[in-house]
Amino acid sequence: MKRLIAIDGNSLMHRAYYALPPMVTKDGTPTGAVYGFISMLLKLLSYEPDYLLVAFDMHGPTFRHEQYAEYKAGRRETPEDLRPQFPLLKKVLTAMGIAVYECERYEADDILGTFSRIANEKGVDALLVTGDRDALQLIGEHTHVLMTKKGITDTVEYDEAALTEQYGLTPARMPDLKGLMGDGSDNIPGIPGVGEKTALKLLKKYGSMEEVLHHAEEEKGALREKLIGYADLARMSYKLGVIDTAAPVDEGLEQCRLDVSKMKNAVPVMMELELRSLIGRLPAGKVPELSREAKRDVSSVRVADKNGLEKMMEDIAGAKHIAVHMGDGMQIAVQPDLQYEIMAGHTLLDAGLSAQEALLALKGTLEDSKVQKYMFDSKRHRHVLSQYGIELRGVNFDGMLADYLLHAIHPAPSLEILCTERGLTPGAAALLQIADGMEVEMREKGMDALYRNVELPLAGVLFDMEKTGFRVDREILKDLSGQFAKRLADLEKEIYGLCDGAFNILSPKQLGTVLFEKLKLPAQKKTKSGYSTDAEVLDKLMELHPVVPLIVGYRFLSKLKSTFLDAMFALIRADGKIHTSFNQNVTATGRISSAEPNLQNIPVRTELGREVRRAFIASAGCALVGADYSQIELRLLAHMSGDEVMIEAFRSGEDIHAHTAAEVFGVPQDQVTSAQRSAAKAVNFGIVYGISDFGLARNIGVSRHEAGEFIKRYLDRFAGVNRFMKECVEEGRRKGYAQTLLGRRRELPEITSPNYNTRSFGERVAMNMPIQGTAADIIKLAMVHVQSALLEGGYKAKLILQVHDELIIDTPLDEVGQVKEILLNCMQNAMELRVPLLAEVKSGRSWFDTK
DNA sequence: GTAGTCACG
DNA sequence: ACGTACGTGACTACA
Repeated sequence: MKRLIAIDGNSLMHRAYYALPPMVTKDGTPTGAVYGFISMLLKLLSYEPDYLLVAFDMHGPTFRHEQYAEYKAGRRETPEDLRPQFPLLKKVLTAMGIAVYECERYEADDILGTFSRIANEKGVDALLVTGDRDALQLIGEHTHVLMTKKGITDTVEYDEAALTEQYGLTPARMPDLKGLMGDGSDNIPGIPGVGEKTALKLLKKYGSMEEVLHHAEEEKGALREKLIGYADLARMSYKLGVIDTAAPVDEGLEQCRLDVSKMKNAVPVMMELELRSLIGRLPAGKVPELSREAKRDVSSVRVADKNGLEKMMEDIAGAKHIAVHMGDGMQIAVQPDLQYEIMAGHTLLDAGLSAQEALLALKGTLEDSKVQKYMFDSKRHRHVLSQYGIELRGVNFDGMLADYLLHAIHPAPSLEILCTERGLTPGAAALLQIADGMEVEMREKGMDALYRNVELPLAGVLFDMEKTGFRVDREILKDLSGQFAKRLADLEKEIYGLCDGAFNILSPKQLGTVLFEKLKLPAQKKTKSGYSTDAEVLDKLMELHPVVPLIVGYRFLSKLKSTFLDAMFALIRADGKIHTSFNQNVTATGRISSAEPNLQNIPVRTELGREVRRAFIASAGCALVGADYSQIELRLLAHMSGDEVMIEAFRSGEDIHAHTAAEVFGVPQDQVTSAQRSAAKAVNFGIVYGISDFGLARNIGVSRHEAGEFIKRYLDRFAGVNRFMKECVEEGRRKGYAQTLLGRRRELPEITSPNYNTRSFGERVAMNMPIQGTAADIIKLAMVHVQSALLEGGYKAKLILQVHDELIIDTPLDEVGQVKEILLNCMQNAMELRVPLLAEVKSGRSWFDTK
């Protein structure tokens, strides 16, 4: 069934005006309401309407109201900085090719009513978008009303059932309700003293307003007098509330047919109004639309013998760009509608052509930096090619990274999926079809520099790091593992003794049964499937039974042994090194992650755990040079919020946690106790995470109330931080995403959820992502700089690891001094901030020594 | 394959 | 009235 959306322009503009903070262009033109309106409109496109129109009220008395002088007089004046936004909005709408209606002497909701009638008569569903309850009377089987609640993005869709549920009235009786109770915002009187409750009660009893007035005598007391005395007023109010569905508009729908591909024609007008961020949301700018335009039928040419290979090479010769995709076999394309396929496996060998031969034929092209390469996951391709002695150069487009920047929370895991989502035939040719569109979209979103100067070169850096690997001392791992095995066996015996029987200590289920049923210890909290036995719970039971500390010790040793000794040992390759994989497209914030093994969570916080790091050593003739940023996230918070107090604290080089404690607890900094300092430290962390009193309370073990007081005093003292956090949430809600200083984005679908928890999560993420993500931007930038500085300086030192705020370089002994300096320089100067960006550098034989 | 737990920033 | 800190990966147990 086709669908019409009709929007009450006046109503939505008022909503948008009050819902959003004031926005102005450089020359002071107010645009906030226009922004909010268009944002809402773009959201409505998800309903995939076939027809769309926006209706406006006209100035002057309307036909419905002209006889009631007070009505017009009492209506609220349009605010001064909203009024000029109406012509601006109409200009944008017209440019977008959207139908705009206004009728002399009719209101916007009359136009909505008229079009919903016309639509229904033609078998088209209508959705009326407004904040005005009057429209509810228009609801029918094929007409729904989307009512804005708070703000503009928070909406409820009403159909007959929803209306009945809320008011107990049919749509046709809605004007009766208004006749009785009136409407303050529209200056419609109704019966004085009758509110919603009384009106609904009366309508339930008598059915309609006329019946209510007719039976007025049956009511008693003041209500009876009012119903009799104000009957005419009620009838007038009723008439004011009835929507006229016969406004003089053309009886067709074609003039409001929606053509989304024309919306991009509004780009110049929107640029003029500085509504940049909306431009990126125009449907024509979106990937699927663009790719549809660029979409081609692809012919495949199978390369199965030497003759075929020669032909392909002739075609490739002299090409300025080439797309290469290696999955199950290999695909090559130099045009968006033609690709060569080289099958994997026995077919090739049968035909007398091996993948190796094909690759070696391409070696010159692949290594030529002047031939631009289009790929999906260039890092993985570098690995494959390096097996054949090929060093990839000239990577110009990596679809995996582009897609990650455009959709951080659901990046496409493979080229096949990326293509399928867009209705394209998966393959190298598809890369040439999508590249332009994705690059345009990144440019529009201001991510071009981030992509080209950070993510794309970083893929090469990460490849080198993975290939170089981290040297590990087998003996140390084996030795520690042996020691731990013994201690675990001893602990196990003791635990069984104290618990009077054997069980699997690592099974949360069995452990729960032993602790809380057999030993009758008090259960603290539950999980979905039974008792919780996590560290927090065991900590509370520590004093209650001698077996508890043994269990904690057992868990700890077992974790160290299995994850950090034995698993690590198994991953040491023939070269005596561990080669982790860095994922560049998994985190929603922009961080990289490490897997197989994860080298970003090697123990450091406990003394015994830290011992594991003695096994991670420099390679022969080398030392490890390591540096980590000092408080990078808090420094970014100071910079991004512009909070003067915090900026000053960092500029004067103070201990930030002690300084925070002094501010929050109102004591001189030299009198801050260690307990106060650590509480302040937790508050600082909490602020970065998007604080809640509950979370802080749980973390530092004070009451929720106290935690709330800490937060209040903190936000009071650091007013700039308070303002910044609020802005992050506001902006997140308005734009639908959070962003970093370099323009990286994370979508925030949760922030408009009707569910409190989901929405709160979205708000915390809106506060955390800009900070965590900017820290990620910065260290990535530093990595690219370090890599090129080492290369240009002819050093043999190799970057081998990144742990979010820390970099490690395997460095020949004679380069240590210079490499330290390079590393520190690249890290500290990666970005200019309003506070110093400090890092600390150390060197040593093992990772244990660089902390 | 999911749940629970715990290592890191 | 709602029920919580942000971001990861890997192990073991168990259905």
